[in-house]
Amino acid sequence: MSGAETGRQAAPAAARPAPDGASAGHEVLAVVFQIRGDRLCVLLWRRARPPYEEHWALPGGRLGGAEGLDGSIRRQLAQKVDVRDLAHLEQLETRGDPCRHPRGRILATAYLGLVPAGIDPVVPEDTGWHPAVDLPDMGFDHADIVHSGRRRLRAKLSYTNIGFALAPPEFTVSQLSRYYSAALGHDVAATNLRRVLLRRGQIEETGGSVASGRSGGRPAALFRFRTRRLEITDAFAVLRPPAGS
Amino acid sequence: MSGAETGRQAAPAAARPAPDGASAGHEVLAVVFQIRGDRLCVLLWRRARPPYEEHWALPGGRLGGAEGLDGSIRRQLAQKVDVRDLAHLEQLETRGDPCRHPRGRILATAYLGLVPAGIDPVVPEDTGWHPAVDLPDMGFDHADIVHSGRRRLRAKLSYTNIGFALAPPEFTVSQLSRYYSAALGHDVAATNLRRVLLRRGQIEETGGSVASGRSGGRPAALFRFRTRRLEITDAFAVLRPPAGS
DNA sequence: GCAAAAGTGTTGGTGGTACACCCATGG
DNA sequence: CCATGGGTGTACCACCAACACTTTTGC
Repeated sequence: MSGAETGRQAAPAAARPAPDGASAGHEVLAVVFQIRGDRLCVLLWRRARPPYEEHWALPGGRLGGAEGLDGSIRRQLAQKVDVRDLAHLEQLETRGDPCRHPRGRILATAYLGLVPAGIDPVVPEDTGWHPAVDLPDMGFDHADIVHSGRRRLRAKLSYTNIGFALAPPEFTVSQLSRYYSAALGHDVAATNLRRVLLRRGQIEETGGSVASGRSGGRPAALFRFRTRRLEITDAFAVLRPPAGS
Repeated sequence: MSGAETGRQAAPAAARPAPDGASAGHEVLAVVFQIRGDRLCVLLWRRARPPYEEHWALPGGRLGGAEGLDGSIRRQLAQKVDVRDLAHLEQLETRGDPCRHPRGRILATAYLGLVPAGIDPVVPEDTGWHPAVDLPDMGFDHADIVHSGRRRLRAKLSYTNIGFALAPPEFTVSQLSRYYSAALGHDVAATNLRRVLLRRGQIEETGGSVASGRSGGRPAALFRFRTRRLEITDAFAVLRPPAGS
């Protein structure tokens, strides 16, 4: 391996970086979110040794020699924190600041992963869920990466059906509105959320319903997402192609 | 400047760090777009040797040991293709398929760069602009990456002010509508584009105007973008916070 | 005056929030 | 029958596409 096709270079002197100290290492990280108790939480583990001893960090690790980036983060989440129930996974960004890791030059490609509400994966002792709005002390640039993940999730909730990855297979509209509230960080009225998602064809009634609680109230209808694959449901409001095309 | 690619020399043991055989190399690429002659074009260079001899490729190259990703692609564009007038640059995606490069495992982080219309950077002999809708034979996964870039640009034209990076400092609305048409791939009516961008506060009149051509017509007013930094001008139509907050 | 290109006014549709109101259930 | 929560109907508004119309120029 390690062919090293150097691309082209103009100014020999400058272009010839250090004896190719180039990428000495590459790691893959994941921002894994789940709604727990009406709050958006992220999965973190606590570092037991330096650097950043006692700080919290994103799950992930070194990229293996023969695996792709997606495969690598899936493997590491399964092996290290026993998370196998990702309903959605997408690449977030790659950080390459030479100083981001005190041990030397390590690039990191971060992913956004979503676990549906309601399930409770068994995670190791040193691993836990933390509210995304109230992060503990975190090492490296990981807190920044969590914020990127939140922004991405917020945006996609608005124009895709990504809600399927936050909600369990069946849910009532009022439950769903709580998931949206938690992820978006502001109130979402159930009454309108129902109409928006129905109009867009994102959700449909299952036919079932849920008995009312002891305090009464009309039984709630159950819904499900029509598909569990990411789709863009709201092409941008503006600048779409003219009708006749 | 910068002629052909100078010898590739297999990176010595230096590139051999990762204990687990992890990342042997990392390159940085750029999809640089410019509107030329009412078409969206991308900057490519023609490979003189294998792999993919005679095919076209995205500009870029190995990441230097002491530079960040952004810095690296800026440096390489400046040195290798003499492009220094990027009005916008953002990270696109990172590809890590172990087989994407026949010479071995090389990760690639791709950027999207935009050069305003009207300027004509001097580029090397083997480098040229190609219509993005009619790409020549391209090596590696570079054609895919160009498509990612187009999708990203199209989306951002709809909800940000990224048009500032396609247009020259001053322009008429009808010119601007041609830039938008080229980048979006469909007609954009000048009459409505003007209103949309004015309402959103993206553009403003400079006061100047352009004399009409020999065929007559009312002189066109000149406009400029109010800012040349990326801003989201159209928060998603849906699911915004309630009014009272 | 006539053609050409820029710019304005207006209409109609879509898709959203807000809020009043009706429905089904438990006590 | 009342409180509680689910569900529907409707008013209103922002935003945009389409198109007719007006303005300003060259010839």
